[in-house]
Amino acid sequence: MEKVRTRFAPSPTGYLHIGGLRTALYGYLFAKKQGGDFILRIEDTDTARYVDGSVQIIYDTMRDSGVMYDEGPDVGGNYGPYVQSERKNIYKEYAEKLVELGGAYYCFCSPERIAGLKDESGNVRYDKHCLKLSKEEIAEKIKNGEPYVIRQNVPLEGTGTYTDLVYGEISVDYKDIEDGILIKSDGMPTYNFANVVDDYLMGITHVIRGTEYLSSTPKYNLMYDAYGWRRPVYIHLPPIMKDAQHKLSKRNGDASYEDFVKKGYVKESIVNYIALLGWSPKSNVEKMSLNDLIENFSLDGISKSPSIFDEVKMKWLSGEYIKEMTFEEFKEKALPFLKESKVYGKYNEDKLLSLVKGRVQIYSEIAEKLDFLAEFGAFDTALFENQKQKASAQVAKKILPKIKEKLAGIDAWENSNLFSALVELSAELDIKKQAVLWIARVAITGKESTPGGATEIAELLGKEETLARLDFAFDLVK
RNA sequence: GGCCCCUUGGUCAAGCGGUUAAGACACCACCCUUUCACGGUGGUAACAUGGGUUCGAUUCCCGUAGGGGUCACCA
Repeated sequence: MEKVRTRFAPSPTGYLHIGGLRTALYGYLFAKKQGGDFILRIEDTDTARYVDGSVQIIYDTMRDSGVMYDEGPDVGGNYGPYVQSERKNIYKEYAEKLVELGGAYYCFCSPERIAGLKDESGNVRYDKHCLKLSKEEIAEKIKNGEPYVIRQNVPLEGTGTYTDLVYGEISVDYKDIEDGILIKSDGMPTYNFANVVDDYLMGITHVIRGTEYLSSTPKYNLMYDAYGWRRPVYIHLPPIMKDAQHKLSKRNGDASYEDFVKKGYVKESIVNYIALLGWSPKSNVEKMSLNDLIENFSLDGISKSPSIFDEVKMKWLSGEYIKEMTFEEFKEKALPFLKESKVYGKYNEDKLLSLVKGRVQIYSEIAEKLDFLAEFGAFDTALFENQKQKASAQVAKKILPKIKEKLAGIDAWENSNLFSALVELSAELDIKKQAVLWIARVAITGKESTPGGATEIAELLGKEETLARLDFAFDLVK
């Protein structure tokens, strides 16, 4: 059987957004599942939109996320060059060939004349004016240096039909397709042309891209047919939305892959999550490595309707990855984030990280969970209120001095000793131990929730600091 | 507006003529518990709408509504 070849063909206009990465991912998964090749091609035919540095971002993002290509500009391959601007001559040659085949023609119309072709709804539709030109007239005009474009010659009648592997049979009447420009007046091809020529020349068997091309695909097929090339198999993908109305895009300030990495998401969870947007596996398993995804990927799991990006669920997935990490792995990834915390350097970092592992979903939550160790001040005494544990500010006022007294007598300052001392105290006072511990913990942290219990934190803070904080808290409730 | 496509809980989604309409996130309750979290158990919550076809429609067909895409010398 013929080897499957898929491609991802972004244009270097700034960054690689989440939707683009998912398109790449599906192309990668599909190819790898079939033992095929995945190709990266840079579509930079629009020189005006080119953004410096964006090609590098594409390389970096794909490598970093694991969606790695077998062929591409920076890795080579037998079908290069993989950058469209370096293929200009190829397009010219094929465009001329298409003209000979009757699938395209030279057009010398001025932008002004074309603007005058507007219909009642303001849409411009070219009238095949230059199709009538004779060979001689064309040669003459070209010789005179008149600017021209090459347009596709779309039939006035008939219907283009193809079968998309996700959306099924799609039909578009040719009368609804205009004679689009294939070669611009600067000699560069448009996407509409370059994509067809390159996919053919690069041996692409399956074209995987967004639904924005669903209804323009018949015009590409017209070209394949004119050349006598076999059409590729089409797989169009539903969009990823920010909300029901808007697509996810950087223009709206939506985060990209690299932004999420910076925000502290576990990388694998980002890829895992976007794989699940628009596709679902046969089983109910959701946490999947890249290899799991390859193994489970299949086209019939792709949905037709758009899906809304839910950062909350991605965060949950990220948390799942953190839970399953070894401590060493977690430490390596988390350390840069811990360093941004106010507590960094003040306590044993292993101690801090073990406290926090299993309690955070993304690395950036580490700092906020730990800051109370370094920052302590006035807090709302309502925090002492806990109906279930029968704790309150009143009770706190009563027992805080006793807690301090009890703890002040301890020299071997470690969790278990502190704990038994407080349990002992609760018995003496005839108060639930949970209440004593709750009050002690709130008193020395000023927070409703902390990554650890009262005595655990007290041990970390040390005797002096703990007693000082107890005094401070007592002043607060007095 | 023309054309193409889509429509199951708040979100992601199973389903592909007969189901108590899965599962996950989120949310709520309870249990566990040295707080929080974790974990466990349970719960609230959905087939856009109107017609057909059929013994029977979430599932098939048509209309309506809503949404997306596309109509560039952008991809």
